[in-house]
Amino acid sequence: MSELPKAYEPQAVEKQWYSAWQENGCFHADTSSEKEGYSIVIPPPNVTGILHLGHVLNNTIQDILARRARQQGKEVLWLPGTDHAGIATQTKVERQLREEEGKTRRDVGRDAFLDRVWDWKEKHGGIIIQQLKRLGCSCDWDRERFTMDEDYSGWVAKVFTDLFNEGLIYRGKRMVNWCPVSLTALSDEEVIMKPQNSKLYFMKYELVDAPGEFLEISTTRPETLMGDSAVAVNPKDERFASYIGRKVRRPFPEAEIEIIADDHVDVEFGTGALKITPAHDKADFEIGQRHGLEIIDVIHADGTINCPDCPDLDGLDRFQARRKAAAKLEEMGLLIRIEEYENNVGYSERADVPIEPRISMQWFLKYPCVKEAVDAVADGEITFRPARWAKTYAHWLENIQDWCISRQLWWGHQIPVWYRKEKVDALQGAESLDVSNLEAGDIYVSAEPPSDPENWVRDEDVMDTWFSSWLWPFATMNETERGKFYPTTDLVTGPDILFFWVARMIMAGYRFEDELPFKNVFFTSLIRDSQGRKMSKSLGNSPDPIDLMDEYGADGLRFGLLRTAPVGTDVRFDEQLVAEGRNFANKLYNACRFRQMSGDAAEVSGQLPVISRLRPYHIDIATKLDHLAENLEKSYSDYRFNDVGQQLYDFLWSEFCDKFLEAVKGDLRDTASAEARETTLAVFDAVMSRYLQLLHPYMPHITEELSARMGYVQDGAFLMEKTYPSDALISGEDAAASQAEAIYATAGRMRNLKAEYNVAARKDVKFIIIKAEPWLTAETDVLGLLAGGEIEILTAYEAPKGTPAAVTDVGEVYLPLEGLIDVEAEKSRLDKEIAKVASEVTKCDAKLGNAAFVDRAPAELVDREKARRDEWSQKLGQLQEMRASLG
RNA sequence: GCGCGAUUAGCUCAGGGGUAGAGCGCAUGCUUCACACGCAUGAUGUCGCAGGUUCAAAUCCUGCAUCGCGCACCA
Repeated sequence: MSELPKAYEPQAVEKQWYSAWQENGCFHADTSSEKEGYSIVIPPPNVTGILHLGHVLNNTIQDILARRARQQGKEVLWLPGTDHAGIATQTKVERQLREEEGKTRRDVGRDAFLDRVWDWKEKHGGIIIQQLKRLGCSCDWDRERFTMDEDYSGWVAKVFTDLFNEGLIYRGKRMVNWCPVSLTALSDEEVIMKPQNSKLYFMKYELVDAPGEFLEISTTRPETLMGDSAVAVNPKDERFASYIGRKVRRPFPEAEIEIIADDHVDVEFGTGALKITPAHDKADFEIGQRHGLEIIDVIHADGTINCPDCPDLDGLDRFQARRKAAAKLEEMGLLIRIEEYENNVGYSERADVPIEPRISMQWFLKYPCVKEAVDAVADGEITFRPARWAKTYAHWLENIQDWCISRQLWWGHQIPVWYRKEKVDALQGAESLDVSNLEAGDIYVSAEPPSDPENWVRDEDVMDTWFSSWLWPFATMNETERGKFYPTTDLVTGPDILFFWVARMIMAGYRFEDELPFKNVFFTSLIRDSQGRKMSKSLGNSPDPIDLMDEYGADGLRFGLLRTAPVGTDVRFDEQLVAEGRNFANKLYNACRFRQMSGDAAEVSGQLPVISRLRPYHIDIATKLDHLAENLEKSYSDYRFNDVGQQLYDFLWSEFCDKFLEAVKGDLRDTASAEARETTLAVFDAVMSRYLQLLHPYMPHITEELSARMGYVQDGAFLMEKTYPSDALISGEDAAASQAEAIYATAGRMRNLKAEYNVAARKDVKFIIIKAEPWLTAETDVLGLLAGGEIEILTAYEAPKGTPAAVTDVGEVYLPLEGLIDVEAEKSRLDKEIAKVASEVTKCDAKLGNAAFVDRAPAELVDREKARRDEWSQKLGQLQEMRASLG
């Protein structure tokens, strides 16, 4: 046992223990272990990512689960890794290339560009991993994976091939969500609807067969007018019945387009007439399909206008073109008016620009094992917490759309499809190659490249990053590892990726491993700032967790965040929480420092001394420690991490320090007997050594540090590897424990008295207790809790008139104060107290006088009410007696 | 539009048919020999609104309001 430094300095301590754990293989999972397996796969952060508070919350929870599982004697695998994050990573490297060399990726070419991304990944990619280590995450770093590792890539290609052969993956020309900045298709999940303050343009098209007569149309997108191939009205709309089948004149480029009838058109909206642009709107596309309309593409991939017939618009950005088109209409006298209008516009999640619906050739997946995935959660084979997410999950799966899995990027898993060279050459590129029309010999789909590569051209696209992520729970493991650790036990993730990731993993698990990928899913809260706003870079309201750890320690950050993180609702983050975590660590540290300053125990056995040597305080704290362990068990089983944190906090601060330590302080003074000292130290050690274990998952570093310094863990051993004892520390001593409670309550009343008479700071006051409980023998018992003074226990006492007094759980307490006694003040104080107690008695009486209550409420409840009434009225009697003695 | 949350002390949040809780903040007093990242004491609430069920509702039910989220969308 070495001496503790004066103040707790987490930074050095945390670093040192983390290294020690790593060097000693504490995080390593042994596949040949006899122990029961427990596993978590980390939600792989983007390889380009840096740690934010969401990661802190999420990974701390995983670490807590992992460390607790180890304490329960399980063999734990927490499998870490990172995600290649296609668009995000490629964008970063492209930006660097542009800024430093003024080049685009096409300037350097595909292979050279990919080399640069790999270089970039090697150089900057590990930041978040280092940050997770700083946080104390007990991941098995020997097994760190990356979604573009060779083995992992093999899985991705194999899965693609299997699903292709099964007919679930197909290529086709479809309306997709196109990001004009990233220049790639996106899945529906990557589109975020945002309300916009837009304008609704009312314009008119002239009827071809009736010059001077117009059809009024409303639109938010006049810039797509050149792509209109019809105007639609609702067939039930009487206003337009006579228009159907006639033609109107599209103003530019001038053309005659038909007025068609389609149910899709909302009679109520705008003018009731809808311009149809099949190339640039999903609904219009469908209408176009129904009516066999021409598809006129007037927008380039980058969002600029593609319309050589309108030179003044051609090449303009789509938003510039919108204003220009409106101006043109106005010039032509065809613009009626413009209204302010709020609508929802889909934005690219990554580039944060409006999506352009665009027809292009893409690969799609019809999801496998949808039914199994729905059933797994519905039947409770997979448990969601909070459970309500199950509904959202089921709803999504029941309305599931095919997944656009191809991306027009370079960084990612390239589609393992090759086309016969002649076919591609004939079409001048594979882009428009219709796979469904290819002969079997003209397409090659395999995880292995063709043996005669010179005859083939590979599909240029890569797959959506999530098409690799969805394999994460099993593609990260080899066969032996899967044997021991698959399916995994818990998955901890944010509800924002329920569709992106969780649902897809479940389907992939069933399809490729014939089994669910995890048994429990815990959805973490979303962290907001103290004003309830989302954390975002642009708002600058997202504190850097590393700064917080520098200031408060990783343990402080973990504990502060977890203690108040509610389950199922958003968390409002305030740095004050982290400060509280740091303060808590300091409190714990000082409690241990205090004990250490009081000398060594003969031997740290972790066991309590024999019962006969224990005083109520000892028994009480040991009992409470056992209760704490039980209650934590309950809270953990419900994944109520905030509850666990709060209980750990209350035990140490309120029960252990405020009550127990204050009560037994006297035992540790030089004046105390050797036996008293030894007993108290032994109790301290027995309780604290277990408490440190209970706290360990939340504050791994400080608990490991203190356990070592206090001698609770032998040299060379680690707290994190110790199994929590299965036996209780103490049992069947509830009576003694409640005596301690009574004394604490009494001491509280006595402090009240001192405070009320402004003698709180004085140490020379003397209390007198009469009618004491028979077990209250040692009058010094209460003293430590009073910070000085003297106590005398008498069987009878004639208090001077006006002596401050109170009725407590152990008897009547008097505070004789020479020269301070004011009879009138005491009378009024007692009157106030009497009124309070009397009102309690009245309340009880009223309740007991209510026949309905007595007859119908459970007997147990009525008895409790009676006991309460008796207690209060006894108190009332005593108080009235005291009051009477004052005259 | 459909669905899901939230609404409790000044703030952040627990709780949950039977005496309203914590931390912070606030007020007052403490350089008490572990800790001022501390100790003690104290003040503070029509538990969003309106109905209903019940002996009893902050808690359960039904509406409503406000805030937030998800899904679907009318150009």
